[in-house]
Amino acid sequence: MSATEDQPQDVDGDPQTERLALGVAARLSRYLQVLTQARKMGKTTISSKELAEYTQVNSTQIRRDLSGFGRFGKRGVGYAVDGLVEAIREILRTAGQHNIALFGAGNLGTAIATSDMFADHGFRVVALFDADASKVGTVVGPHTVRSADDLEAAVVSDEIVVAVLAVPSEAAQELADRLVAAGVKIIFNYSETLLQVPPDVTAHTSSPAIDLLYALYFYLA
Amino acid sequence: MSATEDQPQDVDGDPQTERLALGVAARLSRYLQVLTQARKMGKTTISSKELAEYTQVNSTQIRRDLSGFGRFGKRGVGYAVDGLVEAIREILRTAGQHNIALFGAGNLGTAIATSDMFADHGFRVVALFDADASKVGTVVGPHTVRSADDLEAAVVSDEIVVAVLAVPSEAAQELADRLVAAGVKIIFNYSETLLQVPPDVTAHTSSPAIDLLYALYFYLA
DNA sequence: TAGATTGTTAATCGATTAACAATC
DNA sequence: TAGATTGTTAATCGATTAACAATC
Repeated sequence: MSATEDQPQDVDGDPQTERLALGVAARLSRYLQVLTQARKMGKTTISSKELAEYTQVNSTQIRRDLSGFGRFGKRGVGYAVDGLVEAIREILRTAGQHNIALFGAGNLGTAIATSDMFADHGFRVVALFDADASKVGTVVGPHTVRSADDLEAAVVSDEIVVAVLAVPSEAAQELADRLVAAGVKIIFNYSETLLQVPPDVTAHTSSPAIDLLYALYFYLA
Repeated sequence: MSATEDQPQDVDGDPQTERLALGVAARLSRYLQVLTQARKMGKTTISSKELAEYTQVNSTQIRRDLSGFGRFGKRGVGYAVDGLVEAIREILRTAGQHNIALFGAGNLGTAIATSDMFADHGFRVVALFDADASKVGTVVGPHTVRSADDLEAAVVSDEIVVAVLAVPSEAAQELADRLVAAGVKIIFNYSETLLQVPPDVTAHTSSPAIDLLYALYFYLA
């Protein structure tokens, strides 16, 4: 499956058939993060100026990004929070439920399994695995820990799209290989290992230290 | 402290006095992430092509980014991993130790406190706080949990630059306010709350679900 | 030497922003 | 109506990339 060749020809004015530029997709995701929180805080309306303050994105840029897909705002008022959340989900084509398999029932895995941070965005942890036999069968939040041996069967039966790895560095690559073989396309890696995956699989290695370094630069400079 | 006005005038060819563009600083940080892991795996030399595979950044871009600051590579060979790590640290002016205060001794806080993910990049967790009196005094990894009441004193005496929040959403904003008042300039927030901080403080709210959504888009589209 | 890879140019492409008419 | 904010244009600015000579 070649990501570039399979695309239909660019059709101006029909964003449904076009793949968003990296930057646009990244910014729309950020807007969604802020909008979701704003909604929780009871806000029903938000202006591009307010969005700009929270996202560090220029307000013109925000209006421009949105107006490429429709007329979502009301002049003099702003954007309806609920409506904009739905609109962006449509644009990103990520409305609906997406199932996650979580690997590792240690401190980090437990923190993830018992948090609701994914739920707000349509993700659901449907299976929690651990390689340690003594942990298999124990209960962590709403989950009963399963053996990592069951991984291949679970990916198919639970329609798993995303795998989240909260395992020791040494275990990450082998797990990634098995997940790729089983058909998982997105791997979110919380270990430090740089994963090697085929081009059609996305592996994201989280690195809070690097994010901090980046923030630190702008403080020190 | 105005971030824009205080800058010296641009002096071409003297990057020491210039603030890096956002994109350059972000990419240099990514290179550092890969280089650090490459070094751990025993690699002594790396080409721009290899770096490109791991960072998803075009190899020409990488050479261009680096050559703006010096002649770090050897034609026909590549870059010395050790040398490049040091060079980038110099460019980012983030060499040396930076002290972190960690808040929250729950599952996430414990995971962070017992991991060495920060150590590789010169960060050191020097204090672990929790608001729960029953946790104060208990030992978590190399740390004894301290009362959050001690925060202000610790920021000064431990020379804390960065605060990492692994606390419930409800507690995040109040903690942030106290940290700002105490002089902390960078807050790394693992709760879902959007923090309100003054312009001279950087607040980064981690959102794995949003990162996943972004990755999902490019898989679905 | 032959092969590989850097450093750098020059051209292109897309992102960013100020400004303002439209309109709620 | 008066004030506010969107949607959109037009101009600028910076990021990206192909290509290749220099050189290890």
